[in-house]
Amino acid sequence: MDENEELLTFFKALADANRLKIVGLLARQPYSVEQLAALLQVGASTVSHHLTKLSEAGLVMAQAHSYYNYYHLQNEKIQQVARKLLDSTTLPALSAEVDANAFDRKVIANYFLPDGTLKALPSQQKKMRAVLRHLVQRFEMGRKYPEKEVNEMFAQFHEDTASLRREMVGYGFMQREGGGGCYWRIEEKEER
Amino acid sequence: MDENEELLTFFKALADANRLKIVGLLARQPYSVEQLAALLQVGASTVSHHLTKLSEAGLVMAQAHSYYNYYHLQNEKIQQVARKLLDSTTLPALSAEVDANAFDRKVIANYFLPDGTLKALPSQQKKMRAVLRHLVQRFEMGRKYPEKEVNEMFAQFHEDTASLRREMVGYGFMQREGGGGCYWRIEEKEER
DNA sequence: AAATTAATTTTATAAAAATAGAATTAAATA
DNA sequence: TATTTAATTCTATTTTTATAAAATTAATTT
Repeated sequence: MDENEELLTFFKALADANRLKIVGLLARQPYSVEQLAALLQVGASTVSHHLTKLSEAGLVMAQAHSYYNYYHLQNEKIQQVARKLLDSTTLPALSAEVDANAFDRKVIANYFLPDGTLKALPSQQKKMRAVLRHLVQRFEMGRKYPEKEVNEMFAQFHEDTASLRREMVGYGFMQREGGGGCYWRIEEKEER
Repeated sequence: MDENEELLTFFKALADANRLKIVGLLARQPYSVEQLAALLQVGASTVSHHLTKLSEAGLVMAQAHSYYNYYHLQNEKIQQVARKLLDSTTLPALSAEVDANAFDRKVIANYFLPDGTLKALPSQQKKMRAVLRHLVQRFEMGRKYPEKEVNEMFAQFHEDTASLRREMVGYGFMQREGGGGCYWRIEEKEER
């Protein structure tokens, strides 16, 4: 079970009113299934089901005693997760599996025609940024391109090459030198 | 929203894989609904629904920006709950509504003076019931008590022995026989 | 003003989870 | 050994929740 799954299991285990009550009761003392069922006014099989979920999350442990099963709260587990939530690296890690480029792909699919040309220049910033990020990959890092060459590259995608040149610089994907000078690609500064 | 309900809302808000991912993403930077939908590969209306749940739990906040809604993570809320989980009084409190005797104990603590006598007879039924339940334990089950003996017992606690006798019968803790006859304790019919 | 866009709300459906009765298992005692 | 008891597992049902399409709202741009 990976980290995220573990947290999800933990939250799911506690995301039920009766299970929260069970945790509350077990925080005071151990109880048998039968006792819990009487206290919560639900069936024993239902309590058993809840205890299974809590158990899978590591929140309770059963201790057999003749044919009773006394359940104990695993307080350490709760504290462990609470401390994890206070750790600033935990939450950002939850997004690790998310495909960071999904948004860009969607924008690109929307703005490029099947023949590979640009339908239009996006008016919205975050979409323009996605398009520029895509186009700028045609330029090698660390090489200078004369304006003429830049124009020829952009002309393959859209007639308004002047705007593309300007936006590339404006959004911080490229830099330019001098008046009619040359352009070069630079590292994108985080922002998205 | 009481304490328990608040915790339940919190756990329910985080008990979903996509919502955990949203929290993870927002822990890095704010995102619009549209961006989150693209990143998670689900519909915008679905994301909106998730954000409503997170919002109700106080975990995110929207910041309108033209017609975009940028959602921000409310990290303080998460930390606040995490700290609450580390507090040893939080979990036992979750069972407050359940513990059938907690109410009785509180009433008894309120109505009995340190010397063991009754401050007054409660006017509210459920408080009276708790007091009577406590007092009736002085009588053995299955034994008959003449009225004189009953009075002497009650007089230790309160001068109004007549009311106590009457209520014991009225609430179904005891039964009486004949005119000036005798009393005996009976099983309390579940009600609490 | 008309058209576009993002977000939400509404509505409907599909999926997941809670519940309890019945059947089963395991342990205790008569 | 047979019976009782507590717990679990199985099965069926109800309730809750996630999902998205369609309709609506609100703000922007043309």
